[in-house]
Amino acid sequence: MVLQRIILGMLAIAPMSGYDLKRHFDSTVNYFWSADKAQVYRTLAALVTEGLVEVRKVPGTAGPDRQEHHLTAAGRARLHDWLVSDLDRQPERNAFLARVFFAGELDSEELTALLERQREAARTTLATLKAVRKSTPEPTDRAERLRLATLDNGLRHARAELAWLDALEKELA
Amino acid sequence: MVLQRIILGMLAIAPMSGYDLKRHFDSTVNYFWSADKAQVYRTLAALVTEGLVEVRKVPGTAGPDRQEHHLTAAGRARLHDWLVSDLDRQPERNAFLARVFFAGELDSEELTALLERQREAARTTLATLKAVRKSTPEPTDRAERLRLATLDNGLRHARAELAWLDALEKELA
DNA sequence: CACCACTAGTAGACAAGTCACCTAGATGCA
DNA sequence: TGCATCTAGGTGACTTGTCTACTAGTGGTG
Repeated sequence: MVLQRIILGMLAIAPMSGYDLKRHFDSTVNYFWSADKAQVYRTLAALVTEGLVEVRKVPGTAGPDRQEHHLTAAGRARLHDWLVSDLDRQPERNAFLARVFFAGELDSEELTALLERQREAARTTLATLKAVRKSTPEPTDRAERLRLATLDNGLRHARAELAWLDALEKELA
Repeated sequence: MVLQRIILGMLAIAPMSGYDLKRHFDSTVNYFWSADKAQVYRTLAALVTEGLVEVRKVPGTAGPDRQEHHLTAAGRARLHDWLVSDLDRQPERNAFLARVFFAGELDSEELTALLERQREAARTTLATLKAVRKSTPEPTDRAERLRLATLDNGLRHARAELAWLDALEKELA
């Protein structure tokens, strides 16, 4: 599945421990993928038994020993296969839109509150992404430009969401 | 979880069989939620044991008997609770952005092909949503306006995706 | 009349993801 | 010295979601 490929991708950028990976899932790639700790470690184990990843024990700098995971040639090939394969069409899942779809059950104040909470969420996303982009150094190669581009994608969708909320509230007024 | 609430919401609009629900998941609400047949039937069963939904056997018009599921008062209350509760913050999951993030592994042609496939997908979504909106009659009350608004949300995001692709391709050129 | 498509519902196995809990080393601080 | 916190790596139980296959009634077509 996708999580496996993402882990291969992260290890292609740099060797990492499960702990490192988890931190990346909670920060850098968080706006397009997240993963539970347990799942990360189990997926890593599966990748090792598949021979796509190799482990090297290294002494911990501040704490216990780390199990540094390195991508093997087979792992890099598998990553490439995924990148050029047909798009994984994942089912659209938007719980907020589901609420709006059934929001006829709500009175005006409740509806306004619902939309307002979504506006807040979108504003927060927008602010977070803007902050991340500002703190990111100018990209020097294509790989970095592409990673930055995923941020811009998030920004555009956040703005689209806010614009939609504006239009909807105007329409309902 | 969310699927339960969505089913409650659909039954609030009209009583339905599991089969009807599945068809709705494959058509009307498909652009923001989907569900497996097995999951629909099992969730319905759980809702019945919870007393949120009642079953009435009705003779099938064209085929076997149907089990028409009706929302109970408790079910409607549960639906309302969900609609006014804090937003279910679901983890962002975008497999395509994940690919772009790691697309430094690709050569120029492969990258172009990846972006082109996404453009195709976005264009298809846009066309589908436009078609649905055209075939939908003008909303007469607020509930209908809200259901239509979820379509507009999809349209805006599809357009945002296309605009982002344009900008990215220009930047990479 | 055999077959197919559509309607309607069910069961089992499995994959993916979440939650709670656990061990253990290193560091800092009260 | 005790305790909290961060680093590091797990395990087990559970929920959610997917895939495959099955029964069975109805209606149409070759």
